[in-house]
Amino acid sequence: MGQPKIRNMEEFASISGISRPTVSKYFNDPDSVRASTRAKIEDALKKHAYQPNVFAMNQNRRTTKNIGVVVPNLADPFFSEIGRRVELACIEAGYSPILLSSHGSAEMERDNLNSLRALKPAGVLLAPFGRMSDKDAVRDFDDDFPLVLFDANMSDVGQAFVGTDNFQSVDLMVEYLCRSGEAPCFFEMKSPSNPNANKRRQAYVESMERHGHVPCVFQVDGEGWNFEEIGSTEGGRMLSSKEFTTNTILCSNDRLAIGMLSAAYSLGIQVGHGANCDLRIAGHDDHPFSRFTCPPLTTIAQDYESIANRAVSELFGMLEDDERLSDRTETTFEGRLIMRESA
Amino acid sequence: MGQPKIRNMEEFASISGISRPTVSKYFNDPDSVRASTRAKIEDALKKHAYQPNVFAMNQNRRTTKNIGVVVPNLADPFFSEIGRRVELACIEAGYSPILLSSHGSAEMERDNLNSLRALKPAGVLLAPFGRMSDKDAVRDFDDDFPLVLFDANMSDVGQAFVGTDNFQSVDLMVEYLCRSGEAPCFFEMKSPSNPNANKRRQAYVESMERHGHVPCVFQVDGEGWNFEEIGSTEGGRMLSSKEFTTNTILCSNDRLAIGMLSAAYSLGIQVGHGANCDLRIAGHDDHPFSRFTCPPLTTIAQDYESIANRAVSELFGMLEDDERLSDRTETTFEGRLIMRESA
DNA sequence: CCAAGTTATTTACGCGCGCAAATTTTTAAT
DNA sequence: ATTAAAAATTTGCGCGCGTAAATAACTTGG
Repeated sequence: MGQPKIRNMEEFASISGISRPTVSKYFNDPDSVRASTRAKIEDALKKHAYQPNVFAMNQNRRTTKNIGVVVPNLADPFFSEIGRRVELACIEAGYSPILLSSHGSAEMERDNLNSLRALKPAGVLLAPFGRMSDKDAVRDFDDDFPLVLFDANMSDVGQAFVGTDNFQSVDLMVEYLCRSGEAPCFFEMKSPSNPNANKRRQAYVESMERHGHVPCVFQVDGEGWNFEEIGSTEGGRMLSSKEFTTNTILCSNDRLAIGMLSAAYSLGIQVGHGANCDLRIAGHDDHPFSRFTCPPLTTIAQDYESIANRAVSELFGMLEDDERLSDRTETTFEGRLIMRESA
Repeated sequence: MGQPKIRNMEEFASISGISRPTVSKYFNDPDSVRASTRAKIEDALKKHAYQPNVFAMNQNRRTTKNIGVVVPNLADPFFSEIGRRVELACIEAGYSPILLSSHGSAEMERDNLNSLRALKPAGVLLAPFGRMSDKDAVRDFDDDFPLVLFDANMSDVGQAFVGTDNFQSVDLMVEYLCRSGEAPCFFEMKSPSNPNANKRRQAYVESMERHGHVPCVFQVDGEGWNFEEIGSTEGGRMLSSKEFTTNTILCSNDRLAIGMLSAAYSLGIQVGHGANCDLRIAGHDDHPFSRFTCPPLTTIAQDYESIANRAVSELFGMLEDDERLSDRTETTFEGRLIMRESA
């Protein structure tokens, strides 16, 4: 790191003994220049630690190296975890991820997409709200930028979707529960905006029928993202009034289950698969906290790593192919059954 | 929104009947132009929905409207929550926050600060790791940009610090615990990198002595950010071998407490302040999940809102005053005691 | 050693705006 | 109405780089 700081690419080019346009080419793709000149540039780089001005770079580029990553709510550990992995995968590929949370609001999802426009992103990875999303806004965005959806699907939007195979994962759970005790009922919010919730209910129903049981779905009121709260108050209410028809409850997601476990505890209901237990509760997602609930929660682990990596590679695939010749692809990964004490 | 899209400020200026430099001035500060011309511009804005090119704007500006927000780990709900509030406060003030998580790694904290340099931020809000932080890197950054620390303090770094008054909050908890049962011992990790942890221990010791009790600190091994895991395994080990000298444990933070609650549950230890309870456990931070632990966790609520708002206003204060004439300020907010069932 | 192909350089232009100084217009005060 | 102050405009320059076309230098194989 030499003291005399380089002010612009012109200066750096003359120092490294290479012309400026060639240096420019190098920064856009190091492999696009001859090995000997690449060495020269990198030598100079070690001595002077120059890096091109981001703003000037992006001003005249058709497309930048920015990748937008939009998730519904970073306060939800699921999204903070998958967001993290997506971020790292982008950095690894030489891109600049910009992680935006919509903070649980579909309007902010739309705002986030609009702000991203100003950054001329090379592409965007979006975990949409689903039904709540401003579909027109998402579709418009899809028209203007390479877009890959993950976690939640929206029909005919985005060049690809990557998520979890809810039918496989729920079936796995239903089969386990049926095999090890009473057949489960299904507990969820009344009007889930998340498409995964709908798929999970549907998967539950089909799986139950396939196993020769009568499906039984309980839906409770509740708005917003306070799933634990809803699971606790509504689930608790139903527990105390003994509305559940079986001793086994499959919750649509872990956060509902966590709330319900809390309610069961305060009601003195013994939860677990043990002999002296009254109730079994299972969830879905392998929330980071599900290991530490009382009792620890039996659940389905989504394959975060694969989902994140595939979503990123799908996006980069279409960036290289330039044209959108390929059809829309949908990729789902299997969930793993995580057996703990709660069911 | 007229169909003929505006390509640049020149075009937009001629349409609105105002000169380009004036329009430029408007976008930098709408209040800096006459009301009549402001009206003209905003009329034209409604019809044509032009917005200036971000990259061109920032290229020649001495300082941009970007605000860097760096937190140690977005996977920790505390930081995702306070990060969210800081973000919103910045947007409200007309700035563009850029939220970066260091994913639990001090190297990435340094990398994040370095990437921020390229964005010429008007200022940066940093929740540092503390002891683990690359102090030189932070200090260098402090020399080059307006910097406000929050959550964790570092001596003589940043123009301001905003956080929680651990001495007040811990004293509040110690007093409550002493008043309502046995005096607490203190449970924490052996080498906490977070400066708050050290203050809390110190505050515990002082508070105990003030109340005429002998302080008793238990420190356990453990690295990284898996606090629940550490609380569960190490805390559980100590519980089962009956190493604790009192029936009341004050954990350095909620995440440790959550882990310990999980361990206590699996050991069949009845936690709570009730008559038939064996153990009281208290935490600190009012983690979003502490309401749903079994039993619900008695803890200290940090004043997220005030901390976030003050941190932002401290930063904007120094942005306006231009020069750093004012001395370094340290602001702490009081914690609130949240009494639940665990203690 | 020469021709063909590849890679680098030169040249030249423009992106969209910030910014400063000089000039004009508007507003406020006397 | 006159004058001073404030606001807007004009003029003009430059930021740091992308990009394209023409040219020059270099590689490779026969």
